Amino acid sequence: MSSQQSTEATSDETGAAPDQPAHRYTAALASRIEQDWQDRWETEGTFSAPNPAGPWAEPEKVAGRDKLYILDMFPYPSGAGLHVGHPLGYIATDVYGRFQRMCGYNVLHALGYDAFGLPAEQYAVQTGQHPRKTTEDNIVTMRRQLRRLGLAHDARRSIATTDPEFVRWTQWMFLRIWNAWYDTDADGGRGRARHIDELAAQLADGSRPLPDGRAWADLSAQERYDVLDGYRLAYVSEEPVNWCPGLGTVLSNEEVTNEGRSERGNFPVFKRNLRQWMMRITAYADRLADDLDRVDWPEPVKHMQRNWIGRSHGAAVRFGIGEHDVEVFTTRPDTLFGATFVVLAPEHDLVDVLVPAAWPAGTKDAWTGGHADPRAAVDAYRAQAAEKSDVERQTEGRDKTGVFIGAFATNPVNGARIPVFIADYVLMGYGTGAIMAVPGGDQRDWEFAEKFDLPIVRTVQAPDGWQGQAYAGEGTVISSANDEISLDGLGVDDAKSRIITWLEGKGLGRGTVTYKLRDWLFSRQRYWGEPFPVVFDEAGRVHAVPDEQLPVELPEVPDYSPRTFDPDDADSDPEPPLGRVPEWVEVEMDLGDGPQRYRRETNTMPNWAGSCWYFIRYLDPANDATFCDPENESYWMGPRGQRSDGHPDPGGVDLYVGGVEHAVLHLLYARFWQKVMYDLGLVSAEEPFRRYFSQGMIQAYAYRDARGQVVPADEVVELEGEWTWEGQPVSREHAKMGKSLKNVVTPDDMYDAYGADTFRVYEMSMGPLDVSRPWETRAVVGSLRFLQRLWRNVVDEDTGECRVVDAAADEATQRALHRTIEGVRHDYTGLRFNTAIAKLIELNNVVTRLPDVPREVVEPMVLMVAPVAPHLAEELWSRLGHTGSLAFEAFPQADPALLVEESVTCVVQVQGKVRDRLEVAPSIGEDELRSLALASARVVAALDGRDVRTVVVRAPRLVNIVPA
RNA sequence: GCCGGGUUGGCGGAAUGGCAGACGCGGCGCACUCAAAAUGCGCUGUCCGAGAGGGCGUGCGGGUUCGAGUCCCGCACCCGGCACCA
Repeated sequence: MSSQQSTEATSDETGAAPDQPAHRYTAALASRIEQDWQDRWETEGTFSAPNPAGPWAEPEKVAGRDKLYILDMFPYPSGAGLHVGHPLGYIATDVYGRFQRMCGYNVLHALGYDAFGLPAEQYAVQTGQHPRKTTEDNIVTMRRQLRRLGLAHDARRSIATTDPEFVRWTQWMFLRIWNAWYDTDADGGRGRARHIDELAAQLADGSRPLPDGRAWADLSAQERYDVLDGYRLAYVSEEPVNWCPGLGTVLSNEEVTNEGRSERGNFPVFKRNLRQWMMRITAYADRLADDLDRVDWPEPVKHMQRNWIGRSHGAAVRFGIGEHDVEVFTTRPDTLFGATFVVLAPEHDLVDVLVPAAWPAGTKDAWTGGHADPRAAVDAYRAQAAEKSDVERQTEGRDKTGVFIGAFATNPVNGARIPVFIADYVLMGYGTGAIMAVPGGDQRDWEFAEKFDLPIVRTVQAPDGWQGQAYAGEGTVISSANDEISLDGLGVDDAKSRIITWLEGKGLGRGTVTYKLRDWLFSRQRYWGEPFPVVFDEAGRVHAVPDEQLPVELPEVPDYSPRTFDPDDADSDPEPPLGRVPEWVEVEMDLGDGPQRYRRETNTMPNWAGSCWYFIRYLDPANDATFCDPENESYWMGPRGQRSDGHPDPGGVDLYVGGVEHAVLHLLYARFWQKVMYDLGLVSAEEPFRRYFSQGMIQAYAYRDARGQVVPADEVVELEGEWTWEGQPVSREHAKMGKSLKNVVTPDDMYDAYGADTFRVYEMSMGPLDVSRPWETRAVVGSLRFLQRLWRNVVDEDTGECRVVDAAADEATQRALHRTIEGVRHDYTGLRFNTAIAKLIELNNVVTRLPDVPREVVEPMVLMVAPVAPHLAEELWSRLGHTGSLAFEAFPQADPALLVEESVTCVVQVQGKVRDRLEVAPSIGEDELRSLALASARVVAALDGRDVRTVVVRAPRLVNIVPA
C-alpha cells in the first residue's frame, strides 16, 4: 500500500485534509459510517433469518414469503489471513442476497469454516502449538476481517467443522453410511441405499441369494460379517497408494516427482496396497451422472463431472491363456478382429500365475527386456512401474515401455495366438486392468506395436487421405469376419452391438458399462481430522461406537507427526499420530455382549467429510437432538415441483458460489453424501446444490529481478513501459497472490485506504464474476470517486446538509432512471454485477449534471446501490429522512411507459460497412426505412453508381444494402 | 497426456449474429485557483489527412453468412482440475 498511502494517510489521521470540505466522503468517513452500521445491524439482528421450527422459529416472519438459501464455499482458516482474492465470492453472494431480500425473499446467508486440514497440523509439527489453538486463532482473525466487509450474514449460524458438536454429527452420518448398502434393484432398477439390517433380513429369509449359493443359516458369524461387509457403502479395503516411508505418510500423485520421489524431502515413494477406508461412490455413478440434468449448473462443470464419472458402454471379452482366462475390457468390441496382442497392468493378479519358467520358442529379443527368463523380466518391470505416478504412466507421447510375460492368449473371434505383455500404460484401476491391444484403432497400442514389432491390422476403413497412424473415428468395418459372423460393411455402432450379441451367445463375453469413477479413498494418516467413530474387535471386525458416545474426540498426542521409517523400507506400515497414543487406541467397551477390549481406528477422515454437509448444519446449528430439524431442512432445501425444463426439481441450496477448482471433487463428494442421506430418508433434497456458479480467481502480478528473485510487488514502478525495482529492470508474470511471491494485498489495506464499500464496488466492477483477472490497486480509486459523487449528490460537502429537492425530474432524467432500474434488476438477477455498476455510474453521472438533485431519482438510485455499497446507502437513506434500515425496502420497479424510446438510431450499411446513421421513430415500417436509407447521400456516394442487389432491413435498427 | 476454460485499446473490461471498445483506470487538454490538490467539462484503438473524411482493426490460418468479437474447422499460447493441498 506504500505508493497510495502518502496522500491517503494524512487525511486518515486528521479526519479530513486541512483544505478539504468537512463532509467529504473519504476513507475515514466511510470507515466511521461502516462500523456504525455494522454495529447497528448486529444489535438489531437485521440479518437473522427466521426458521420455521426450533429455537429460532419465527413463523410470522416465514409466512407469506418465498425463501432463498445462498451459500459460499466456506474458507479454510489459514494462518496467512485473507487477501483481496478471498472475499470476491462472498461479496457477490452478499450483493445477490441483499438484492433478493429487497425483492421480498426470506434470505438465509451464513459462513462457517472448513477448519480441519494439513496446514494447521504441519504448523503443529513445527511449533508444537495444538492445531485447535492455531485454528481458533485464525478463525478469530478471519471473522474480524470479514466483519468489516459488511456481509449480511446470520452470524448465529457460523460453525466450524472442528466444533465438537459438528464432528458429532459428521461421525453420526458416517455411521449411517457404514450401516447402509446399495440395493441396485430398488426404485425400478435405479437403485437406492438401504439399512444394512434389511440386507441381512433378505439374506436370512432367502429372498436374496448369497453370491456363492450357500444358505445364510450355514454361515459362521465371521462369514456373515464378511458378506455384509462386501455390501457396505463405507468399507475397509487394500488400495494402491503412494507410500513414502521416509515421511511416514501417503502422498498424492501431485506430491510425487517424475523420478518417483517425494517432493518434500526427496525420499523414495512406493506404490503399495495399504488398508484404507473407502466410500462406495461408484454405486451412485449412474445417478450422479443422470441427475446433472436436474440442476442449474454451468454446462462446462456438468461436462467435467460427466467426464470424471466417465460412463462408457463396451464389452468384457474373455481371452483364453492356456487353461486360464483373462477378461479384458474394451469400449470398441467391434475392433476385436484387429486385436494382435494383450496387455495387462503390471499389478494384475493373473501375471504371477501365467509366467512360465522359460521364454517360449520364437520370443523376440526386443520383448524380453534383456532378461534371461520371464520371471526376472516381470519382476524388474514391476519395480520400475511402481515408481511412477498414474498421470505419468498415461502421458501420451512418452516412450512406451513393457515386457512380454512369456504367455500367449487366443483371440476368441479368429483363434489367433497373440502374445501377452505387461505395460504401465494399462492401469489396474480402470476396467479390468487388462486390454486387448488393437494397434490399428488405438494410438497407444500403435506406438507399443511399432516399438515391439507387433502386427497391425486395420478393421475400420480410414477416410481418404488419412495421414495418421491409428484410426479411432467413424467408418466402415473391414477385415472382420469368421465362419460364423461378419462385421464387414457395417458402421462402428452396428458392429459393436452385433459382436456383443455374438459374444454373449457363445459365452465369450458380455456387454458392460464401466466408469472411470473409482471408489472414494476416505482415510488419511493425519491427526487434524475427524476420528472414525468405530472400534475393531480382536478378530478385526468393525463395530460402531454407540451414537450416545459421539463425538469421538481427538486425544492429546505427544507428537503431531507420523512415525517415519528407513526411506527404503518399502514394507513398513504407516503409523499415524493417533497410533502413538496407546491409552486412546486401546479401549474397553460394552457393545452389548459384555465389556471387551477394542482398538480404535487411528486414521482420520479427509477434509472433504465436513464440507459434504456443512450447509445442512447452517439451517439448524443449535439443534442438539439431531443434525437438523426436518422441518427446517425441507423449508430451506426441499424440492419444489417441476423445473422449467420438465425435470423434477431435486431441491438443494438455491445458489452456491465458489471456485471452479472445486468443480469436480468437492461437488461430486457432496452430491454423493447428499444422495445417501436422501436415500436413508434423512433429508428431503436429492441434490445439495440446485444452482451453482463458479467464480473466477483474482490473480496478481509478481515481479522478478534479473537473477529470478521475487521482489516486493508494491515497490515496483512503471517507467516508460518498463517495470523497475530500485532502478533495476524486472520481469512481470501472472501469478496467484501469496506471501512467497511478495504480492499480497489484504482487505485491511483496502479498508484503511478506501473503506469497505469502495472495496466491494471495485471487486464487483472488475469484470464478470466467473472470469479470473489480475488485481490492480491503482484502479480502486475509480470506485471511490463514484461513491464520492453519489454522496455529493445527496449531501452538501461543506455543510453536511441534505441537498435533495422535491421538485419533479425532467422527462429525459426519468427515462434514464427507469432504463437503469430495468437494466440493474436484470443484471443483479443474472449475477452480472460489473455491468449493473456501470449502469449505476452512468445514471449518477446524469444526476451530477443536473442543476438540482430530485428526490424521485436519487432515492431509487440509493436503493439500487444498496446491495453493492450497503453502508453508504444506509447512511444516505437516513440522511434522506428515513428511519430504520433499508435492507427490507422494496427494490425499485421500472415504469414500462418510461422504457419506450422516443427515437432510435438506425445504422445504414453498404456491404456490411456503416455508411450513415438515421434518427427514426421506433415504429417505422420496413418499406419507409428502406426508402430513407436508399435516399441517403452517403449511401449513394458509397454505392458509386453500382446497382443494388439486395436490401436487408431490420427495422428500426439496421439496413444493409448489398450492391450487385 | 487427459478433461474444462480463456485470448478485444497502454490496463481491467462492454457488446440477444447487426454502430467494436459501454463503464472504470491511466494519459492529454480546458475551467476553477496566486498555485497545487480536489472538483467539473472535453478528448483519448491505430494509420493516412490541415479538415471533411478514408484505410486497417477483437491471438493465428481457413470457412459459413447480406453481415462474424460472437457460429463451424484447424493451430498457437495462457489458466484451472487430474482423486492424500483445500
